[in-house]
Amino acid sequence: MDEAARSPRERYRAQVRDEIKAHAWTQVASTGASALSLNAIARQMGISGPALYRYFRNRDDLITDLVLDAYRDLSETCRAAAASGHTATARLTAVAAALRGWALAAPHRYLLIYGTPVPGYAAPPEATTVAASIMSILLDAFTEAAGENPSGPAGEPAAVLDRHLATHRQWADGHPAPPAALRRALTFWTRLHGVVSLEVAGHFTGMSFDPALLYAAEVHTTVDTA
Amino acid sequence: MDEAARSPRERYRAQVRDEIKAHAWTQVASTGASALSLNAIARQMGISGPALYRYFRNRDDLITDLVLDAYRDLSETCRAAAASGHTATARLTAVAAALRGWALAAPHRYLLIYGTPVPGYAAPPEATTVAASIMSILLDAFTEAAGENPSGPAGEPAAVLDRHLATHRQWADGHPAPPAALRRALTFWTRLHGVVSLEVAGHFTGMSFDPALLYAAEVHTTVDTA
DNA sequence: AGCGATAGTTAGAAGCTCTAACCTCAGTAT
DNA sequence: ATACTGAGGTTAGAGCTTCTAACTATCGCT
Repeated sequence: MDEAARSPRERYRAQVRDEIKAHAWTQVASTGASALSLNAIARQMGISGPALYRYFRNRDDLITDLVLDAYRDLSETCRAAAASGHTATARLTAVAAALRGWALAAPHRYLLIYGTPVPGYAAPPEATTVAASIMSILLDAFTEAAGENPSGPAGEPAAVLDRHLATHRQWADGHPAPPAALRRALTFWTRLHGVVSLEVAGHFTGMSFDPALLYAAEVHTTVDTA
Repeated sequence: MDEAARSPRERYRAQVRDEIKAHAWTQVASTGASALSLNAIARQMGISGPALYRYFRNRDDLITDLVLDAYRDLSETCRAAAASGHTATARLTAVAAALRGWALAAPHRYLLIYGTPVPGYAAPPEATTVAASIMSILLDAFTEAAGENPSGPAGEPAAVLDRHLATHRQWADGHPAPPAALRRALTFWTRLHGVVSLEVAGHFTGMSFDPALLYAAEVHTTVDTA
């Protein structure tokens, strides 16, 4: 463990940074990222506002850290879920359940990475790297599923998309998935996001139906006949 | 035209309100709703900040007006698109195209109503009314489509959802759609939103594929075998 | 022509992000 | 062991925000 014990200064610094982020997360959870206030965090920590600027260059810098942490946590969560199933179908179903659970556990955390981008803020390159690693989980499963489920007729527009994806697949980062698997992974992602994002944004409240059932139906039809 | 010419005072008032909203929209379009600044609007109009409070009680009040305008505009756009098709399939395809076009024309306007909710802000009841009117367009089409397309086997989770929706349908506001049509309309909505919201939020940029093709494939498969 | 409501003004409180300048003390290096 | 360096903290303050209070001028109606 030569990593953890660097120098006293660095240990303290890392500890304070973590404490700042912890307060930031509770604030994000309660009021959302766009209302995140460095002054309020400082007040809660019993230090003065400008002291925080020793640890984060500015507000966007802190948000960037939160975004990356969220991405990494989601990625790990999905990867763990994928590891729990034995068939491709079981893995995808588990990932879907894990995604919704993760989103509902902290709606603002989901919205921080998949919701409205914050005004002046641009996501760091590392974020797209982690996002791609989440996608690779889906690509693995759908590539494997190509053997299990024949993937159906799919229709002409889907065939057009498949031909397009055969040559526009840089985002898959060298993954050897066949075009249909690329399409199905992409579709899986957008469909899950469609239900989850509307749910966490509160667009189902007052509609008096159970989003879990809608989600389950969507997951099922998408997993075995996307 | 006894409406437009009320009284000089009211005419002027309505005109200034419209001008404020026009400036607000350009600001929303460029930096998003959460960065909307009343002071900046006043500056652009050549008046002092507090003068705006004669026209809107506060910032949230202005945003509420923008939200309602956006909802109404989207509703009209979808309704017009629906009127352009002769078969249910054509109508749904037209609505889908209109929705994406509307979203891409002003991404922040779409995100204003379907993106991350602004912190302290709660949507007014009228917003849900207009949202329901958009849903009714889909319900009309899918009810009609129930005759054209047999709607397929759909699987057990979909059947569970159908049974649930048969008794949880207040959101349909008395619409006589059969449960399967309720499910398909809901699914149509979430799937379109899934693709569109990720696209307008910029999550496809850098992925080097054409979102239009993904959208077309999704619309096609959902319209005739949801 | 004059009265009253309305649209505008400035001043200012309270909050925010972030910079500048300064002080104190812990860790390090001699 | 002591002296030095720099990191972490402070206050002051600029410049922005929303929004309230109090005042003035002007517009429209009687």
